[in-house]
Amino acid sequence: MNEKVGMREVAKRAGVAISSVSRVLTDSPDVSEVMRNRVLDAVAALGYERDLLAMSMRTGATQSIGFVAINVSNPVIATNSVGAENELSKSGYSLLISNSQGNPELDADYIKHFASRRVDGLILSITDEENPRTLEMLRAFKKPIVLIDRELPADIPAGAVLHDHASGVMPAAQHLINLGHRRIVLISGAPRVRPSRERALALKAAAKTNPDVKVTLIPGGYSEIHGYETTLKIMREPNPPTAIFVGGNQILVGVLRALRELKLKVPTDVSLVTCDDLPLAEFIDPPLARVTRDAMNVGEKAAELLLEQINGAEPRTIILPTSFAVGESCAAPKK
Amino acid sequence: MNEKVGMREVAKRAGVAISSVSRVLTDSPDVSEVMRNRVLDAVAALGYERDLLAMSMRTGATQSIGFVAINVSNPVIATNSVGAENELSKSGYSLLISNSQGNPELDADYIKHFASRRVDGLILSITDEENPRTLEMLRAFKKPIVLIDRELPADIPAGAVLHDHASGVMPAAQHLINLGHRRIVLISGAPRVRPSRERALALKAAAKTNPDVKVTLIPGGYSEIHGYETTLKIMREPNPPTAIFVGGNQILVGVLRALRELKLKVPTDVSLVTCDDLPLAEFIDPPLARVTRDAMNVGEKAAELLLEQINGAEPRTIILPTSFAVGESCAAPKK
DNA sequence: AGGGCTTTTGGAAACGCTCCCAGTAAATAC
DNA sequence: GTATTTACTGGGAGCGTTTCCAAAAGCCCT
Repeated sequence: MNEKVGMREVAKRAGVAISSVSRVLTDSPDVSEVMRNRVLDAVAALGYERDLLAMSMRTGATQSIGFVAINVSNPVIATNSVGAENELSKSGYSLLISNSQGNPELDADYIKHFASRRVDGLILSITDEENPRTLEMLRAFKKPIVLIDRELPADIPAGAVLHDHASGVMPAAQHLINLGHRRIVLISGAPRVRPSRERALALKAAAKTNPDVKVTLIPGGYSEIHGYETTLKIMREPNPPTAIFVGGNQILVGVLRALRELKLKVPTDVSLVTCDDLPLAEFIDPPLARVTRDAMNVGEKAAELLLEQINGAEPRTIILPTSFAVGESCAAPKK
Repeated sequence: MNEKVGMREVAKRAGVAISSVSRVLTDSPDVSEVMRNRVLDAVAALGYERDLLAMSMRTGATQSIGFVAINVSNPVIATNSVGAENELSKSGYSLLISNSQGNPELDADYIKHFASRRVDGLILSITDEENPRTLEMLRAFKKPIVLIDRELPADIPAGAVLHDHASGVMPAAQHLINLGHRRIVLISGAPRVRPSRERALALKAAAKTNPDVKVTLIPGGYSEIHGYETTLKIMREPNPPTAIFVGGNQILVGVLRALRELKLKVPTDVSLVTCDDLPLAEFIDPPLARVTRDAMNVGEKAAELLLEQINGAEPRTIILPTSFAVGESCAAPKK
């Protein structure tokens, strides 16, 4: 095997100019059939592979996309990334991933880093929509951006795949209220991020239908520890909530751990609704009532929107529904 | 804001040669203090960012790593990737991900693609260790490779992070045998892949301690559907197993679904042990006995080994333990 | 047969950097 | 005071492509 075959070698072997090789390989319209065959033969004979890096260098397009995520090990985000990658790879794009792990500064660092790698676009599931450095980096990034359930100031042009959280949260809240719950706590995720905001809004809106219903919001972050500590705290207070609305799948694990520790039974002692599925959520005891969304689809749609923009289209926004799956984790509160 | 500031602009502004700017930015030892400051001032004033792409072009190193994975939406793999990314980003490396989704040909395609992107190294969690095209691509890839619980022919030099599956499977098997189980089925994942192989080996070895124990292997793939269909089939046969050893977390979901459909209770009707954790495995009913491994650590170690190799070290192999967590999903079989 | 087209091809300049090589200036040696 | 080193700096080639421009080749027409 030869070490490095480049266009030069191909050109020499085919007895043509380098530029002709390039023309053939880029499917330029003005090459003769003869030329095309000679070049392709030489390419095949030498096992030549086009160097993507040099291509990018010349054309300015790297055929790569950066995915800036709050945490790829969260199954929802991971599935988003898989959906995006599937879609992107069809068009020859590669996906670079990152993990900000709840640290907004890392969002900004990654955006900057991806920019200096000249990615052709960005898919964002960032940690904080208002972090000034993040916004600054995004403003400096002049290429297509698609948000996954995030919102940015209007001066940063970006497409978005959003969820209609109300469509899932409202029926869930109504379900709890109908069962007789009056004290509901929402243990919510990162404060400055669309899903947290929308879920809180929807829950509060649902609560408005009955003046006796009191909804308390406890924002923190998408983490086990937040769910764990909050649950311990609120369930030990004098007048604990009769229902907990869990604002994220990682939070859920903490909540369950705390409830187990407190020896509280679901739904006897407290009712539970959770947002964002986990693979086993349907099998836990009791099967959880949950507000879910199709993460794979979101990733695919985000990639589609991004490719659209790369091909010159204007940024678009897609809104996808969420849905509520009743589960046995909700029951009438004991008085 | 100016559009593109390159070294040229910086050099002009600082009144020095482009090569001097480069020297300062690459921390070359022979630059005077005066020069360093002039350049750095100009860099700061212009907000210049080094172009990683052009750098790579010149130096040959892209500071990027390809992660070829069977399926990044599997929480274990996702967590591997997060571990790797965390570690790599510390050294300025980026991680490119891919999803072969159980299709060995895609493994090969991705390796090829990453090679033409000139990634500096590869982390592999491939679908099939014996796929000829995969092996061919890997042989052609002359840069560092690290395997995550995979094995390759000896002529392909590669580091590896392996699991000692026996350390978790043996006690699990022993536990089942001690409880009195004699017919155990292992619903196993992709056939030509180390974890499947090792788990089967360990289980069979454990079974040898008692001549009455019969272990049946049913390989298939790491998928819900495999778990689902296999479970339906084996539990409907005349002499169904008294214990199922589930060889992967995605398989588990299928198994549970099938058992629910068959209205079989765990552990009354059948005992269950599962491999590879899922976030909620400890909360399902009953809490599952499981063989687990630390996925985050694996990813980090893989990245470390890779960086080591990139810096000139010889490929190394690390072996990490697995462990068995007893759960209430195992009980003595009803006779 | 020669002029004006169109199609196809070759040559060379970028893309933004790094790094080798010469060259200048300062410092040391004799 | 000249020769030799040492310490920096500037110029320019080159990484592997694409792409612009001009030259060549073919074609049609009068």
